[in-house]
Order: sequence, then C-alpha cells, then structure tokens
Amino acid sequence: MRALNQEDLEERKRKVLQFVIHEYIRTSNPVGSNAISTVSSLGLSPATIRNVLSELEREECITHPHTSAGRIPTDKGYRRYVDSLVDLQRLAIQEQTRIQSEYETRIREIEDLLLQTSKILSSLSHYSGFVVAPKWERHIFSHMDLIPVSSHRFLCAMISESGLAKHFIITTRTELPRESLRKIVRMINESFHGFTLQEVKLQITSRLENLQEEWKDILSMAKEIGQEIRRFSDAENELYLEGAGNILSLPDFTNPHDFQNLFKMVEEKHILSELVGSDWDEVKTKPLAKGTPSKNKSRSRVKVRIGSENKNRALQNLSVISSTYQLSDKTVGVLGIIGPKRMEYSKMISLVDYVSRMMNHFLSEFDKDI
Amino acid sequence: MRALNQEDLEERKRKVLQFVIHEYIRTSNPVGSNAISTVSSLGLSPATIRNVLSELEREECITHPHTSAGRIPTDKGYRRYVDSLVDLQRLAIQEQTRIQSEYETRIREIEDLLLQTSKILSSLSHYSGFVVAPKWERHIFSHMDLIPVSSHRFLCAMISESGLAKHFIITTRTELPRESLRKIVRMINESFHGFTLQEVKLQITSRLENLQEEWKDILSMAKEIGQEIRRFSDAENELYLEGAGNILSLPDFTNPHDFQNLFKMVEEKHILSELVGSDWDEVKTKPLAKGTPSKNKSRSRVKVRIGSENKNRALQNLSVISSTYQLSDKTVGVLGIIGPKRMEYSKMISLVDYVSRMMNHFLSEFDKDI
DNA sequence: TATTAGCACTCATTAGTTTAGAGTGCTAAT
DNA sequence: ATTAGCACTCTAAACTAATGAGTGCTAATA
Repeated sequence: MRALNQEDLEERKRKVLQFVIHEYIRTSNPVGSNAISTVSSLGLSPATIRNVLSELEREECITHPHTSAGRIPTDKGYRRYVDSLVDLQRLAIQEQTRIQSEYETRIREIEDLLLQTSKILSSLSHYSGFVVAPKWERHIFSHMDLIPVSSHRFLCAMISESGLAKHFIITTRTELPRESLRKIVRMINESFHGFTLQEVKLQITSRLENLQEEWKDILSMAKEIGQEIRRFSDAENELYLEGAGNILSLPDFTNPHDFQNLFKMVEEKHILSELVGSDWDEVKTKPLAKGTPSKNKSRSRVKVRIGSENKNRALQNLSVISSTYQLSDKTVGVLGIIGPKRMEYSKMISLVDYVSRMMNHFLSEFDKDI
Repeated sequence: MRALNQEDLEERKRKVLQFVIHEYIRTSNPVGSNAISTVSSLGLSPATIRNVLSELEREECITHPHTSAGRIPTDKGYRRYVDSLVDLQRLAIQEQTRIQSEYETRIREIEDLLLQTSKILSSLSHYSGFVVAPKWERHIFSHMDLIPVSSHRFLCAMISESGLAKHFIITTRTELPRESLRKIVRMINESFHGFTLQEVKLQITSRLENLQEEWKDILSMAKEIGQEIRRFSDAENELYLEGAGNILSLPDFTNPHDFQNLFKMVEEKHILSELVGSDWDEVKTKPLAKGTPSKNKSRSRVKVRIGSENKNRALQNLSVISSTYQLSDKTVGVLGIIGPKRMEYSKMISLVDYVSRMMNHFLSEFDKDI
C-alpha cells in the first residue's frame, strides 16, 4: 500500500466532512463512523473513519451530542462546507421555469414585485423568504406634490426619477392657504430636482430657513412641512417576509424558546431589516462554480450566514442566505431566505442567486418603462 | 336544617361554577371538591360539593381531563359564566389613568391612533390586542386627485369627508395628457361629491361609460382609471395586531399545533379580519352591571366569543373579546383582545369597553378637527 | 331529606430499574 | 497506515412500583 502524503489526508478529511454534512442534512440524525464506512464510497473501515472524525472534531468542525451518538456539524463545519465543499450548481431548469411562471401574475408596482418575490423565495425553498424594499434614500428626487385633505392636513407625494413613489399624510399646526402651498411646492420642486432623496432629507429644513427674506409670511409653515417630510424619510425600510411558519414545522425546532424568538422576529420585522443592513456595505461575493458560468455577466453576490454568525439572537439556530439587488446600477435592497442551519446550501444558494437576477431583470424593465 | 327549595339549589350550583372558574383561572389547575369545600365559604363538605359538581358535569358546564383530576370549565361553562356570573366592574382608576397616559404620545393620524390602541390593548391585557381599521366604504367621498408619477402611472388620492385618506398608485395602458387628466378628475369630483365611497366604487365604471358623447377621445383612459379605483376600493380592511407573542408564553399553550395556527393567523391577518366581520351586523350588547352606569350614555357593545364559538380554527382554544367603534355616528370598525379561554373576563371586558369608548372619543375629535 | 363520613377504585405522575444498541476510543495485530 | 477486537459510555425505551389526588357510591346521620 502506497504511502499517503499530507494532501491525500486533507482530501479524505474534506470528503468525510462533506459526507457527514450531506447525510445529516438528509436525515437530521447524527452520523456514525459505521454509516460513513458502509454508505460512502471511500472504502475505509469504520475504525479509520473514526480517526478522521476525531481529527475533524479537534478542528471544531463537528461534535457529538453525547458519547454514544454520531457526529453533527458545528457552525464552523458548515462554514467550511459552504466556503469550499459545497458543489454550486445552476438551478434546475424545471425550477427556473417554475419561478418564471410564478412571476407571470400581473405585477403593476414595485411593491407587487417585492411581495411576489418574497413569496417565490418562500415557496421554492420551503423556508422563509424575505425582501427588504429599495432603500429610499438612494433614489433621485424628481418631484413632489401636496394635496389638501383638510385645513391642517395634506397628502404629500414624493416621486423619484426611477418612478418610486412614497406618500404620507402630514399635519401642520398652522393653516395653509392654497396659494402659499403652491409656492412652497414649486420651490421644493425647483431646488431639489436632481438631488438624491437623502440630500433632500438632510437639507430640506435648512434650505427652507434660508429663504427668509422673500418668504417671511409662510416661513413657519414651510418649516413645518420640511420637518414632516424629514420625519417620513427617516422611516425604516419596509420588509416583506413570507413563510415564517414553514420554519416552525421543521424537525429541528422543538425548543419553545426558539418559537418565541421567531415570533418576535415576525412581529417586529425591523429586527431583520437591521440585520441585513450590513449587506449594503460589505459584500462578499461568492462566484458560482467554474464550468457553469452564469448567463448574466454580473457576479453573484450571495452571502451566507450560519447560526452564530448572525448577530441577532432570534437567528442563532438559523441560517440566512441573502443577495442584493440593483436599480439603475445602484444596490438598493436585499433579499434572501431564512432556514435551518441544516439545509441544502447548494440548492438554496442557487435559488437566491437566480431570484436576485430575476429581480434585477424586472427592476430594469420598470426603469425603462419610465 | 331547613329544606332547600329549587332556587337555593340553583344558587348553590351557580356559586360552585363560579368558584371553579375563578380558581381555574387563577391557578390553571383542575379544581377538586376538596379545594372548593375548604377554600370557598359555602360551608359544605367535599361529598356535597361532589354531588353539585357531577350535576354541573351532566349539564356540560365542566369536565375532568381524567378520572383522578379535578374539574375544568367547558366552553359552555365559560359562556354561562360570562352571561350571568361574571361581576362586571368599571375599570380600576389606576388602569384608566394608565390608558390615558399611553394615549398621550403624539397621535397625528387615524393610523397612529389605531396602532396605539392595539398596543394599549395588548400591553394592558398582557394578551394580544387588535384593531380593524375603519371600513372605507362607509365614508362619504369628498374629493380625489391624480398626481403623475410617470407617463403611465399616477398617484391617486381619495379623501373622505371625515378626513380619511386613501392613496395608491394606478397604472394605465394608454398615455394621459395633463389636460385630459384634469378633466377626468374634475368630472369625478363633481359627480360623486356627497356619495358614499361604496357608491363611488360601484358606480364609477358605469358613470364614466355614460359620458360617451362628449368624452369620446378620453373615454378609454377614464375607464381604465375607473377600473383601477374600483380595484383598490376592494382591498380588505387593514388590521392592527399586537402582542401575539404574549399568547405563546402562556402555560395554556403547549401543543405545537396551536403554535402553528397562531403563526398562520399573524402572517395572514385577513383571517382575523374576516372573523370579526360579523360584528358589524349582529351586535349583541352586554350592558355593564347595574349600579355602575358608565359616564358616557352610549351602551357598551362588548362581545365575547369563547373557544369553539369562534368559527376560525386558529381560535378554537382562544377567546376573543371585541367591541365596535364609531365615526360620525356610524360603526366603522372593531377592536378587542385575543387571549386564552382561561382569562379574567371581568377585567378584560371592562378593558375593551373602556378602550373602545376612548377610541370613540378620539375619533370624534378627529372629526371635529376637519 | 339533605348532608356527610367512609371506602374502594381509577388513573396520572414520578421515580427507579433494566435492557438493548449505537457509537466511541484505545490497543494490538496486520 | 489500516483495521479487527473489545471494553466502555451513554441514550432511549420499556417495564415496574409507589404515591396521591380525586372520584363515585353507599350507608350512616342530623
């Protein structure tokens, strides 16, 4: 028997870890040395496997719940698996067509698209799907208008160049004659055309103050309006979250404490919204496997967070697979799925990747449509 | 010992049932004959109590989970209790002030009021609070406007006389020049002023069609707009639901199946929205106990549904206490709490009653404000 | 005649015991 | 370097026994 060098040993270790993870994902039971020896095609005896396993355990990639149980992957093990062991594949054609057909319901608004996407993510993963709505502040201001509702209340509509519309009711303490209203609206529209909405938000109050001279009479009203616009621009990103119930029915979830955490997350969606916030800044790309280049030239931006890698307590026993989406070449939002750590990463990464590409596709159509 | 007549026996039965329910609510454990004999002030031996209990059991007001357990109330038992045994009281002053202080956060819009109310209901009951938003269709149409977003898209704002505003984006296939747009808006505003929004919804398409002669050029566009308005008027009532997580942590909830049902309810709020729909039509009033007349002259409209009295499956193990609220003297919405069957009905009924009065109070202020 | 004491009976709960089997780690043989 | 062999550990399941809370019935009682 020829001597094995270091590389071969590493290779074997990798294969064993991969097998453990695959088997654990499949059966949800700890995997023993016997099973690996018999079922895998490594051709090694249980005893040898045991040596490999104890080494993997020393490296904290696996543990066992108790002495007489098989091994299960740790978060670190999953991480290693996702980083280098998972075989990334293109999504099956059959699933691609399924997704495309799901998108065929009439989508009029961006909101419809976001909702439908989160539903698709949920129903194809059988886990929970989410979409964080486009980040309002990144858009370019086009125009706004105020419609009187009553003497002190107005419906304020703000439209971005990409066609996103935000609307909310504002209330003023002072009464506003129609003429002044029109003047204020015209002024805002003229001075902010072409600015980002973040700039509008930050500068609206100060701008309105600078016009003191000629606007003395309606200054205080303009100020009030500015404040209200600011207030609504600060609102957190909207989040679409579907299929959270799916996670409950998983065999991995038995602890009632986990239930409560999950519940909290659904009730206070902003928890999750904050959580994925970091995706905007630091985006670690995970290219698809060689030999399967994507149709679209752009790189996949799928990110995986496993269990304790999530900062949020409610997600300590879950994994989040997310990607970003763009509008007019700017990253404006995040979408993805939330599922058990014990999930088919290969398939799920492909799914999220594919759906995020579809989102980009549809969003660019919206963009063209303007 | 003097002979007891039928009435005295009935009275005793009532007292025993009341004691069982109170004790069960307090401890969440089945109540035995011994406990009743010792703790209650009836002065009867366990054996006598047992006779009463078995009679109550024959009447299906109580059961026991197994032979050697004490008694617990059935839905029928709770019903009897709520109908005639519960001591209705005014809410404690301390709680009244707590509620009033909770309402002191700045409430600008009806939406704020609804959200805040559902939070109050949740936090004071320690269960789940809900408010079904005002029924749009019952309001009187005041005016509407269309703001162009892009060539094919408009922000449509509809304002009711009571100041409720509804706004949504509509998309048309054909392009609309500004002039035609203004014409259509003027026409709608003139012809529907004073109508209910339901009438607007039902008649808008047919009205637009009747104007054929003079409007030939913009008829198809007007039609499209009419259809879109119709579509958005059909949208279901919005629902505010807070504190559903509170229910999970109750000792009454152990069955994972119940968890799932509850989850479903939170995810698909319209389930609940449908559920309380019946409150608009058939309202069974439950006046407060004599001797404690309410400050406000109007009758309390609190309704209690216990366990299986709820049609919805998700609520089979829960009780719903609800009341309606008015705007301009019309019943436009429902609010209440959802909790375990095993809850302090007296307190909760008072709470819902009081909060619904507060809602009416604030809403009438909104109304005046217009 | 209504009430109650007495008693046999039921059944959930808990603890204790045993057994089976899955899986490990170590050692010595190959 | 690999593996067979074996003692060891620990869980899960199944069985047993003891406890005790609560009932329903009957006969005695005020």
